[in-house]
Amino acid sequence: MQDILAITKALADENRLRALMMLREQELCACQVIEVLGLAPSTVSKHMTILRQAGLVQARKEGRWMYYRLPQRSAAKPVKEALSFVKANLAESVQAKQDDKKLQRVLSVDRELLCKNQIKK
Amino acid sequence: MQDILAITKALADENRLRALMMLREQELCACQVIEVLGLAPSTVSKHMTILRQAGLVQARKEGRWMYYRLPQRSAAKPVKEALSFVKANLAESVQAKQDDKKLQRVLSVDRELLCKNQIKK
DNA sequence: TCTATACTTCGCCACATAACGAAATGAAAG
DNA sequence: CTTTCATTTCGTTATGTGGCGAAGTATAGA
Repeated sequence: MQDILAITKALADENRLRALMMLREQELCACQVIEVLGLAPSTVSKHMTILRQAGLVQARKEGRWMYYRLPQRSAAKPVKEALSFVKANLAESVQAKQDDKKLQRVLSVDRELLCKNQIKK
Repeated sequence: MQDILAITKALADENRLRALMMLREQELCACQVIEVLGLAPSTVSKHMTILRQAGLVQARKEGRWMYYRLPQRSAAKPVKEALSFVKANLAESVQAKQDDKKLQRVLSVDRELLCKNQIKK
């Protein structure tokens, strides 16, 4: 019960759903997620921790950068089902489409530049 | 997005997940849900309202009694998927099994007696 | 019509959660 | 080894949520 509840609680927030949708197609660096969601780095960090603890997201640290991705083959059944649910039902949402667009722009910017600009703001 | 969020938020509470599991096999009267969950009637009423607004539960009033059931044929796709997720992943949980047991006892009691006893407590 | 009763709504309280900025952490670069 | 900087942790605040009991609503029965 508690593992399922961790999943449903993790899904019960708009910004976390947006983050999961962004990770559909590719691994992303924290600063890229921060940029698209438009939230403070500390806030996004907390969201990603909640998603990770539910098993919905995996993370990998490379130097100063933290990369997030959806779990693949290895994921537990409830996790896979939850991610399928999210992907299937949000793909057509306005929010997901807007985020896709913004993400394309963000991905076209050099990552180091992106991070530095965030600091300045 | 908001409709999906209503669903995930509705699923993000242990007592609401328990209520959904109880409704798997049969329609139940409010007092029966109250009895198994062991919560105040007003609290259960609020939970059921949240489930109804997400479309996860349907209700029908018959005289003084309110009956709840899961939506069938008519349910929207996300609702069906969410309910499948819950059923598939909680069927084996300790909590669901305990609730099943308690529910069998509750169902064997005359409903009017059950309600009256709740008032007295 | 009056009472009993099944449920809901309201008002309140305690606690959880999301948000931010500041400070801490840790890895790379100078 | 000091600085830079991407990210996390911490402390705080505002808002949301779950819980209860009391009062309200609506229906059945006397």
